[in-house]
Amino acid sequence: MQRILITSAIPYINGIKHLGNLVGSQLPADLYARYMRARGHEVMFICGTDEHGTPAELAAAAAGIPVAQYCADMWAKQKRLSDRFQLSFDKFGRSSSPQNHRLTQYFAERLAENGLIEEVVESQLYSKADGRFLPDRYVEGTCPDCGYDRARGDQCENCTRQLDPTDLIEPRSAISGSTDLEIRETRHLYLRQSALRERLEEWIASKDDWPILTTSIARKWLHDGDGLRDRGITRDLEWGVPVRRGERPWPGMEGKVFYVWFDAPIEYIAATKEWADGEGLEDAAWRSWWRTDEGASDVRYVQFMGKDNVPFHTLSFPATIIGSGEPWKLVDYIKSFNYLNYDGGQFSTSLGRGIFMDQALDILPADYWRWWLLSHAPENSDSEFTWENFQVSVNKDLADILGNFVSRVTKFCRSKFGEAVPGGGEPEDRERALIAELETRVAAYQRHLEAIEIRKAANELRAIWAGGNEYLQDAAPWSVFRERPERAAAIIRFSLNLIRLYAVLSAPFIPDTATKMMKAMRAEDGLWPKDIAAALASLPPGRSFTVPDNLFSKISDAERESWQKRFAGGRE
RNA sequence: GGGCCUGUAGCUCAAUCGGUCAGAGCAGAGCGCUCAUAACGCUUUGGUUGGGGGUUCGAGUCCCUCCGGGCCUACCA
Repeated sequence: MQRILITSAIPYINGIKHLGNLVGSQLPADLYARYMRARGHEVMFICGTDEHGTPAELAAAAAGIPVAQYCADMWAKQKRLSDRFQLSFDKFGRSSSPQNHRLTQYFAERLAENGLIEEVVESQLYSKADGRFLPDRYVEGTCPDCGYDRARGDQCENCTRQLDPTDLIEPRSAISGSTDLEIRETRHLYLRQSALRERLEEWIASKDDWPILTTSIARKWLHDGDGLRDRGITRDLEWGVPVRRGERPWPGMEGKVFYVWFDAPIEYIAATKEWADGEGLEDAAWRSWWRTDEGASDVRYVQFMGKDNVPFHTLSFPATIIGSGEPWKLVDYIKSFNYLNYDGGQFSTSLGRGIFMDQALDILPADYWRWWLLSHAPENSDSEFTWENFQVSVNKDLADILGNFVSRVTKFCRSKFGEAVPGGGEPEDRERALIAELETRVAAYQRHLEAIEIRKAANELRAIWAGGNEYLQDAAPWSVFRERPERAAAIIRFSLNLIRLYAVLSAPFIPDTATKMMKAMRAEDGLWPKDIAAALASLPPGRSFTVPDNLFSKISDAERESWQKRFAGGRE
């Protein structure tokens, strides 16, 4: 048995996440967590919300409620949706938690003591009307190059030129439109990542088994220009972790908070403490996952994230960990994902284009989405959701291959032998052949899941399901029954056992359906099969079962078309 | 501008270190079956691997170049 620590990138607090966000980190992380638990490993699976920063403050202001209240409400919504998607987090924490405040301040203190924090006075645009400093992209104006009048302070979207806010002609606040802007000096803390460059480079170089997407992004940042740059880790905001040096105030930093990207990854650790506190456990319980000197030396730590998160997880967060000078656990493997696009374009939260987690569950149960998203996970390049593709996958894989197999076996048994596992007959060559095939396939399935090759695992699982139909077609119990009813009984007993086996193997992908299948078979033993032959003899003759309702409904053309229209843009 | 990823059958994707005839699923065609959600099974059509050039006994894979798609580029997160 191994101890496996799994974190999914924590979604930003604003709004309901779309399916692209879901498949980019939380869902594959859940698949891996469920699989590893099923194999008997001890798993700690952590996620939460990333609550700080300018967008949260603005959204709360727009909604006319205090930002703390706004975040609490949004956290509850996101938590509820995670639960409904069966994301099996051990803790869905909050980066605004007191635990994270203390840990963030603690790490900052450690970094300062190790000479890795520098105070820098910089000039930034300040908006008097908004009463806040404006990040570059919150400044709008006319592009000096192309004359586009809605260029942002970081880049002109029209001509793609990189800009400085001061380049803009007639700059204005993107928040209020106010042109009453001035340049003010402000003092900030910088993390001296440049001082850690060699250690980070060496560490990244040692990770030769990481996805190329992960390491290439890290290397780019390490080598770009003069190499890894120092990074500001504080902001002039109200909402966030107040800048303190551990327990003590930090002179000159009054009224400032840490930058979200400094405190958000620390929340992985803090959420584990939130879990321990919630369970009434001692600190040793969470520290044994994170401190290699307190029990975490045997922990394997795997992170899941979208590609936009990679620099922070390969460089900034490790810089915090390494720079602390303490034996905190560094990540062992980073699985990163490309983007899922929606029907020829990007998912867009602002335009309401695409499908959001709440809407998805309004029209179909979680397993439909889990199966499609995981079997099409954007592992090697951006991938695309289309309704046609979704319809085909659901109807073919779930309804025809798996659902129909369960249906034909249970209904045939009910009509010929009644609703109990029939006795009589013995396994013959046909059964032994399927067992041999399954041994090969299950081994491949396990290999793919262990390597976090999600689409390959899904393909293998589909082939395992299809094997049941091939077997049944070939064994043809409906013909055999007339002459040799005991042989038909053996075939059906074997097939009922296949249903149970499929439930166990499929549970990481489609947990709700797996539970239905187990219940229908009245099977309690959900342990991962060690021996396929034994697993296929586990339902004893005489054990009653129920014929379940169809496991999956097909998506009709009419439904597909109406959903296609409904989600084309303009979220209601 | 710079960096990275990507282009394989109508569609979605495979193909270890460069090594048999580039493979699956879906869609299409044909046959079979009748237990089942008009479901299942078997057979089968379909590819100048984006274009061009090069290295090699051998290239989807390596190199150059052109064309297309995407991402990142450090003060959104």
